[in-house]
Amino acid sequence: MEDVRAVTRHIPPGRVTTYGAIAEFLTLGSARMVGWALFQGVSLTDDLPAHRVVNRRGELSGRNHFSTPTTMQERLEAEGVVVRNDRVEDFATRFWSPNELLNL
DNA sequence: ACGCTGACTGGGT
DNA sequence: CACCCAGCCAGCG
Repeated sequence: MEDVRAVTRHIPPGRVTTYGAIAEFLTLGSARMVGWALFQGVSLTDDLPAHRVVNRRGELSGRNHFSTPTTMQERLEAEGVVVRNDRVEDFATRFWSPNELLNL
């Protein structure tokens, strides 16, 4: 679960990744665990950029777990990410894979 | 122990 | 792109 937080903190501003990508990168059993870990992490710290983690379709499925249901979208747009109808526009190009970490 | 639920996903339609 | 379905696994009543 610390791993999930670590990876999440490495997501570049203006980019997003998916639960599944993180789950696969950390070889967790399922993507649900990532959401669970983030929920725990956010409750504890709050300095976690969890708003950069969305589901496979680029939807802000976790917005209801933030202080307000609009926090996630606002943080994303503050970084230049266009969100329309609870979905990240241009998701394919905005997507960032944790594997990029191995490439640096 | 059991069944439900959920920040999920891949595959098929 | 949207919907449905079957796996997925930890937490909770």
